[in-house]
Amino acid sequence: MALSRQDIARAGLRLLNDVGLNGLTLRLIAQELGVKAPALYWHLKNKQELLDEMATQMYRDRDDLFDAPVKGGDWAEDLAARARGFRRMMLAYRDGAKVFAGTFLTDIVTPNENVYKFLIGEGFDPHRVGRITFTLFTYVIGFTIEEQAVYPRPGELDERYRERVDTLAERIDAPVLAALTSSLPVGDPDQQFEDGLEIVLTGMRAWLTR
Amino acid sequence: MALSRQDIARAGLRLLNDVGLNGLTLRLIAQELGVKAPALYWHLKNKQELLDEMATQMYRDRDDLFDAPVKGGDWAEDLAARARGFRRMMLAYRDGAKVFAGTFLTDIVTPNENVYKFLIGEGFDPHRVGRITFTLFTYVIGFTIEEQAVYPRPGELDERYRERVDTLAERIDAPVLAALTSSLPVGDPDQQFEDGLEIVLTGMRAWLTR
DNA sequence: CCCATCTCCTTAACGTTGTTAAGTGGTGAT
DNA sequence: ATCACCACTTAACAACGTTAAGGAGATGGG
Repeated sequence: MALSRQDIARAGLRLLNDVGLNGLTLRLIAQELGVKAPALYWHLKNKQELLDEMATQMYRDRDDLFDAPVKGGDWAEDLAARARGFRRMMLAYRDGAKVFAGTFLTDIVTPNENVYKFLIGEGFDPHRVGRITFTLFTYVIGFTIEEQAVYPRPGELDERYRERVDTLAERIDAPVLAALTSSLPVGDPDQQFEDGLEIVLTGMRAWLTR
Repeated sequence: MALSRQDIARAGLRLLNDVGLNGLTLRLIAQELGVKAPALYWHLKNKQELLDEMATQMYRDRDDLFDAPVKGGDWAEDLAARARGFRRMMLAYRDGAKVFAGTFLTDIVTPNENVYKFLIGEGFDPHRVGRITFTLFTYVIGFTIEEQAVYPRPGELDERYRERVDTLAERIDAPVLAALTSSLPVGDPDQQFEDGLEIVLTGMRAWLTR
């Protein structure tokens, strides 16, 4: 049976956790698929197209993100749930946020179409609806990129951050140091994400209903 | 005169606008410095260290980000100004946000030390101070990464986005389409950034003073 | 003044990478 | 039986990051 773009993308995602983005080569993916590297060029124009396809596939596999919000529910809480799912999606793969950030999704427009419809149906200004979702989206991307920089794999803290915080502890007063460590996702990333999420959501509520 | 790490980093940044992150090779940087590629390994352990140094240098060149907030001023507006400066810093280089995101700053701890001191001096909880600055920081990173994906160079829109929006225009109702285009930084990125900034700042004020 | 040492760079080379060119076997239609 | 098309292979390329070995020039102690 012939390969499909989705087969290739899935193989890439499967390997990502083992080798990371830097170690992900076309030859390795080809091997995983029982095929030689140039075969991939029958299906893809170049490696960038593979990365685009991988990002798209990440999205496709999380079909909960495409669901329509439940009528009568709290729309902000619905958006929060999507933001959590979006972060989980990226965290599921090593360098997931880097793969995702700035890639061009090949055939998915946006998983948010149903969200837009719902919020517009609630009477909100379409323009503002777009803005708040983009703001939320960028927050999650930014957070997760930094998170995965500090924790290349879940639970595995990059040593350099620990060392640096230790070095700083000698030079800086305790309160400033507390602020500083709270400004890296080093302690409790989940809680840190929730705090930022609450901040953004609060601003969104105010800005949307204004 | 012998090279320094900063010379190399600056040469890298200078070339970035011409060739982009993918085109940035050690041989090219060496050539720019009138030197052969292996010479760089006297100063750097590997290419990642070069990228770290470049990100650090970007920061160093924007010394306004290190200033202490003016006493008696509006701290939120001060943070907003820093956020704008931070975005400008990354926009000043092609792929600037990608270079910056997730790299390990070599010798700069944080340009925010003075901000922490100030806000703590104002009586805010150090822990919460750290959280709000990190949230703001991640928003700016996420936004700028997406912005530079859509506009690889300032003002130069990646064609694919325009095509996609055109395709969608045929399928989707006007209001939903309006939300969708407002959820990409395609129209007026500066204004879009300001909107998101306002959203985050509003949430920050509420969350910090709570 | 000389020799040794250290600094900073060069030349040469290695294995790997993304990518292209050309060819090959199999399948299905005419 | 032949043709054409699909989906791959084999072979090769230039370019990349990186390492090993060596060499010119300054520095400094005896």
